[in-house]
Amino acid sequence: MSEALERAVKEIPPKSADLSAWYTAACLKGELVSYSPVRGCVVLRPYGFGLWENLQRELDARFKATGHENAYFPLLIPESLLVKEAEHVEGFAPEVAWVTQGGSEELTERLAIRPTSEAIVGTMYAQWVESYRDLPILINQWANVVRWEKATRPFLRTMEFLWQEGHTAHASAAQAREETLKILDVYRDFAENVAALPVYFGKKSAGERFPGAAETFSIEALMPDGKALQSGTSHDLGQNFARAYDIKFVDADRTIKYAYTTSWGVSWRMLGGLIMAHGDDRGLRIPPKMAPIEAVLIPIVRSNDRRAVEACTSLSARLSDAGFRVRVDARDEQPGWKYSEWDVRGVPVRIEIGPRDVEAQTVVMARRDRDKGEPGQRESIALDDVPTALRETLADIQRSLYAQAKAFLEAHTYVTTGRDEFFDLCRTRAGMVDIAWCERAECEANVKAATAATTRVVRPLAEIGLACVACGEPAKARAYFAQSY
RNA sequence: CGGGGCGUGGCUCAGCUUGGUAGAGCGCUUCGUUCGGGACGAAGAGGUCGCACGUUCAAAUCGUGUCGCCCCGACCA
Repeated sequence: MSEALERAVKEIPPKSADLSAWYTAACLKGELVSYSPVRGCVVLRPYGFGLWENLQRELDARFKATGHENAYFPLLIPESLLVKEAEHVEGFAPEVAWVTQGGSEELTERLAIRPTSEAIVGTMYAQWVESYRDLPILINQWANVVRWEKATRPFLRTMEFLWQEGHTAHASAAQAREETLKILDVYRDFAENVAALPVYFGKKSAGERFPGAAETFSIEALMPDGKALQSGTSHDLGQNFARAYDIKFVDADRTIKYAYTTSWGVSWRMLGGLIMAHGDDRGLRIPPKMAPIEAVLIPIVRSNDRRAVEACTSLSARLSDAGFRVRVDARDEQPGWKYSEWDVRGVPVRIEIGPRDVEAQTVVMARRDRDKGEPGQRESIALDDVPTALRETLADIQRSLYAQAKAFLEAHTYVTTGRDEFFDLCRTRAGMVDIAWCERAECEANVKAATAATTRVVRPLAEIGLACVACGEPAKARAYFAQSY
């Protein structure tokens, strides 16, 4: 390795040595985000926003396909509205930012910058709903929210973040529960099939529940350091918010009822999960379906021969027409320099065209998911075959990244019946620890105090008569325990 | 919010102990030669040392405060 390359590579510390340092460097060097002058707030740069746009496109299509529409509600929420649901306000109080002044005037009522929008949405739904015929309301909003966080990291936890929040209202508990689970499955599908993140999914314990919810469900991914990342949540709010915000309707049986509402969200935190799960020592590895640039075309020119630039430009046009997201990198830099830079940025496929290729009507296609020198990492293919080969290669990279993450999740999931082993696994961040559990808040608190791990999701118990692995009381469910982000 | 670390050209850092008015490498600009895994030559530009106050004839350097970033913990959906 040349001296210059060694130096460049050191800009990103090895992922295995220090995941935190690697993660921050990968986000910054990959040009996804920049720190801003505002504490805890990052600038999402064009490449990072491209990732977000792909998340939006894929999720939005799934929301539309399940009958939802987009709308937009105000950023500012009057305090009097926010405080209507007691548990909700109590849960969010420590992290709400307030507007207390407009221009030079002190406000008579302070305005919360939304930490989430149940309050304002609920208030509006109360106005819109009169009859069971007005239900369900199925609305999603793409928005920013602010939560006054004490410690922040790009994507994983920022004071202001982008997300989508769905808010629905239904005429029956069954319909609300069905909606909650339907969205959970949309999230699972997106995480696994688009972000290439295998997840565990299920109900949250009472202690991990969204403030004010009747039941919370989530998808949980596993990061390389053995910590879980809650990547999407879907809440069955029961009638709690309908009561607080007075969302009532006359049902078919002519009685007045409170609606059943749900809310659900995925934020740019999912991008953090994708970055951490798939990246390697060279930097990012973006799953093709999420990649702002699926393939970068790099011409190799000679001072007396610039035909490669032409070849790249015309191939790029063909690929764009065929629906691929491609870019030509014709900057005046060494090819090797460009390879490294696009490696850092995680572009799934690189297409090199040099004078030899121009003569032979071929290209060299290199894939980011394999290491340098690994079989199939870099292959020469006929120019005419590029669209087909690219489509297949992208699909294969998508599969391969998912398979690697899936193998990691499975290798770091432990089913145990031994109390000591359970505590050790939790304490050492071994991964997802699957036990029969009593579902008692006190038990979860004890485990947390001893190991820093909490339940991630809880599923029904198949067998009967089991004891809780953590405390010995009768088990009522199976639960994955892990430390979490 | 507690413990620890760090803020010096765009980046990585040296200089601080023992105050004397700022350096290196990379990057950047221009021109030329190059180009199949981070090229080379020549000539240039760029920093009131995070910010504020204090001590001093004199502060990147000493003191206090403050803002921000990183790590660990607590808290957090």
